[in-house]
Amino acid sequence: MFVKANEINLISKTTNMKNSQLYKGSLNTIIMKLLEEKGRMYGYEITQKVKEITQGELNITEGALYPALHKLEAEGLLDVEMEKVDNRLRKYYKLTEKGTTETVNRLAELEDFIKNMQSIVNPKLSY
Amino acid sequence: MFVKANEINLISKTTNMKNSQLYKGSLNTIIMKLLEEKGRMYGYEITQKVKEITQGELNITEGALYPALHKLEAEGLLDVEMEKVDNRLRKYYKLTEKGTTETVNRLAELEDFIKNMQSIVNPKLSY
DNA sequence: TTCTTATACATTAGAAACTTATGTATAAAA
DNA sequence: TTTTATACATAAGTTTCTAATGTATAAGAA
Repeated sequence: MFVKANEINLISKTTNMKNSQLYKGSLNTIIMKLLEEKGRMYGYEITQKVKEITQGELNITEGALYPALHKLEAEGLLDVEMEKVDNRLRKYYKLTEKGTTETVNRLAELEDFIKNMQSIVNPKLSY
Repeated sequence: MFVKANEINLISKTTNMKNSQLYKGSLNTIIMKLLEEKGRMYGYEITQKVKEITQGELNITEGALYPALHKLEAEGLLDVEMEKVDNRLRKYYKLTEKGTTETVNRLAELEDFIKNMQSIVNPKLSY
């Protein structure tokens, strides 16, 4: 899609994966969790779902999403089915068995990560 | 130095194949939060403190830590003082005024990040 | 009707944060 | 006396992202 010169900055400020570096490394976990919940989703749908859940705060860029999906597929964690809807191509992704198992691990890791970060940020409470 | 089986580096568990990329991007926030709390710390002390807080789960590597400290200093967020203790060099870092302000922002971002991740992982509860 | 936005996929150059390995040096413990 | 702990550092290579670009169709606004 083309974007005119003076719109680029405005758009990219609200379009990228939120300022902070914190989201780095969390994309795969997000994708896998959403697929676990929904059964199957296509790429664009994932970006919209994440935007909705985070009330527009987290916007997954296509340059991050599609390579991530391809990689998860290559690792055998996702299966893909192509479908044509309204004369437009969709690639529906779903977790493989291996992917489902791995999702459990990743979610456990996410919980650990959050606990650890909270321990650092809020040393008074011990999690 | 060797890293034992169960420890996470700033990214991955060495032997365990478990791939927790989640810590990627959180190092600066960790450093700044600890400095805010402690007043001043030196690099090695930071690694030990994080290890202690996370009960050995998060092990910051030197190759990640020192460049991060140098960069924060270059950005004017940290000040450094050299001291010789027991005939060994220590570089004590502390937050500048700018760094203190920035720490507030980064901690707010971390909170947002955690909230968003929890919204994705646990869609039933709305945070 | 024509221009723009939305939907839907994709790739690539470059930035940034890491890992892994290596290096120097001193002090304490086994 | 050999290893581990303390304390700094850099550098090559990997991964994950951003920003930009590309193709194509459908819907909505001007």
